[in-house]
Amino acid sequence: MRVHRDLGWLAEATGRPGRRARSGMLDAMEVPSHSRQLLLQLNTQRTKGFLCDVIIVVQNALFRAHKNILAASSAYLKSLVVHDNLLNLDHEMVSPGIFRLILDFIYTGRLAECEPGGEQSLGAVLAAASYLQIPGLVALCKKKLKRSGKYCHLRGGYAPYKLGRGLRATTPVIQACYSGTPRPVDLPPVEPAAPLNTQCGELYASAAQGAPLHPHGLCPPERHCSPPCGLDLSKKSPTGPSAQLLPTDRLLPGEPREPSLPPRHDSPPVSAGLLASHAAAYKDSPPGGEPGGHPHAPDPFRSTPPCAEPPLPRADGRELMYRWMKHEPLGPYLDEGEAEKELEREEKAESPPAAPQPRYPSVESNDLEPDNSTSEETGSSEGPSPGDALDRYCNHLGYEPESLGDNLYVCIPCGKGFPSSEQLNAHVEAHNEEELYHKAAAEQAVPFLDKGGPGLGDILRPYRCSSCDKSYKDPATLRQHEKTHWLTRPYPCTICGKKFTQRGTMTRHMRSHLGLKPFACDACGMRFTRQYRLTEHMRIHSGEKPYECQVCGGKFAQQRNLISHMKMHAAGPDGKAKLDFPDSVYAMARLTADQLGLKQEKAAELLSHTSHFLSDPKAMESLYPLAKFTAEHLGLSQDKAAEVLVQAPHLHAEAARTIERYSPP
DNA sequence: CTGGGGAGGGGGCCC
DNA sequence: AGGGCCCCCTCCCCA
Repeated sequence: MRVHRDLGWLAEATGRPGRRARSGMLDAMEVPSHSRQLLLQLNTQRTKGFLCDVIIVVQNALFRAHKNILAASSAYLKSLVVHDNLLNLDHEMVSPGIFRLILDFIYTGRLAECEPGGEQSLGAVLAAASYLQIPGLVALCKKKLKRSGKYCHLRGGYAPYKLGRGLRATTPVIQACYSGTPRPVDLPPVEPAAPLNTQCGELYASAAQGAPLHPHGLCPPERHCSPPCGLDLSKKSPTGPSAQLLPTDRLLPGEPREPSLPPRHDSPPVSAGLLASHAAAYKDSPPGGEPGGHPHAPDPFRSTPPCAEPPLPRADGRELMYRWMKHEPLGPYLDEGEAEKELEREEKAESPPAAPQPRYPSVESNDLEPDNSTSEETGSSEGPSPGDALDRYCNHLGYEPESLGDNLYVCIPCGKGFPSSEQLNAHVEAHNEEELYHKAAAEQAVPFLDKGGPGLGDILRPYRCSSCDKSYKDPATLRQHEKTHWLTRPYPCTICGKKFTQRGTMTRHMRSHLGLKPFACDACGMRFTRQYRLTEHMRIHSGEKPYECQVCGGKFAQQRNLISHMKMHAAGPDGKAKLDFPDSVYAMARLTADQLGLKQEKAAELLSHTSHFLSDPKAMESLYPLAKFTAEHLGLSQDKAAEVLVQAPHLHAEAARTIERYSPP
């Protein structure tokens, strides 16, 4: 369905003069298709994720878009994008499929045919457009509904369809993604959302269990979709059904629902967006917090931008819509009625139809190709030669950013400069890490032999970092470690931009953005982002307290709390160390800290456990009991314990025997 | 009010 | 890539 040939509503919303305001002079200077072409390019960029600077989370779906475009189209989104790169829309007000249609509309000015018959989804689009304050789309939907006789003016509302839960029952969108999830038998078959070849700025936070949301779940097989961005943040829970996604959308319009009950352990799957709220049900609600929602999530029942008005009470859907459309100032945006009139005018002016437009999305020869532009920009940022840059950077001494001109973002491994962090990140991703590693390995071909022969530690961990002398058992770990020395972290979070040295850390971080907590406690239903947290948590139920204070005998379920406890033992009133350790403890602590990457303070605390042992100089000479003690009582692995001990050169021989004795057969 | 313990959560990093 | 551990921060509860 074509709405505006010239996107007059967008021009109006952005404050640019519309068609009516144009003078003859301006007409003479105008390129008629400029706005359309511009939007076409923007939409092409969106579908490729190029320069997208905001992610919109709607239930399990992620949409990438451009802040400017959203802000120019929706007063509500405008109020959000100024504060956040991540928008979390309430999926009771707008479902993923409906938001996709709306996003397509924003970028194209066209609303796809929602479904055969169309009215139901059209009603949902209308409700969502009202929620998002997109007057042009509201007017369009109302017009269509009026034509089909489904719309009636009841306080400005849309009579036949309920908002909120009822709304979702009319939007067969994300449900289609639960292909692997059993569906209630009494539910009608789910139809895919309307086709439009523009839905591909989407990412999907897939289901937490088993059946990940198919990124093409919204797309019939015959429809062409760009490849999804493929961000799977799901984790499989070890605890079975409780970790599954709850298809809350499956609720029938009249089906009762318990809004605030904690999840049953045998409850059906919960959606990603609900995981946090379910987890929060087991915690004290934060003061004034939004239970379970993303901290930046908009209040689903607040129709205005934040700070505009107190939140609206949960009310009948029509009441909500009435207030969105009638009471809330739209600022520079078109009033709904005005937009409707504008729509009428546009339609009248539209006939006879203009020259046919290319079918959307049209990637024509003159289309700005994001990839090209990327490479173009990259190419333009060649800057200093890699060799030169490497010379300047490899020793961290000749670092002269100004000498790079505009290419201030330099890849440490290859020395190539880039004008922006985004381009540098893209470059770093593209690095052939294997090649880099082999290069580094070749440089370190003689790691320790020229340092007076290999020590025991060198044999155990032959791969040594050239930057910090840490050593590792395998090359992959060394390569991983070496990234910590890079000035640029290679794995940025696509949501907040924070950068990480390891991909796994980044994906784990992103799970926290999305509130995904795949690990559920069987006993209480508490959910966690990590298995390890669940393991720790389970000790609460089992009563197991494996960490014992060697000073007072206090037992703890979590090691960190033992460490915290030991600080209390070690600290005097002035905060300084209370225990009078022999010098050997501090010397050993220093070695421990160096070798194990612990802080010296922490190492001293660990070693303080052995103070009674170390106080005996003769015992100190006996490595075997010390190693045994260290391994058994300090929670160190034998490797680590051995590492500590082998630093005492006169004990090497005994350490070797210790390692041999403790090594698994 | 304060200190200590329990516990949730995020990041770093090694295996 | 995922698991596991360490470190840190933080909040809450309770004596």
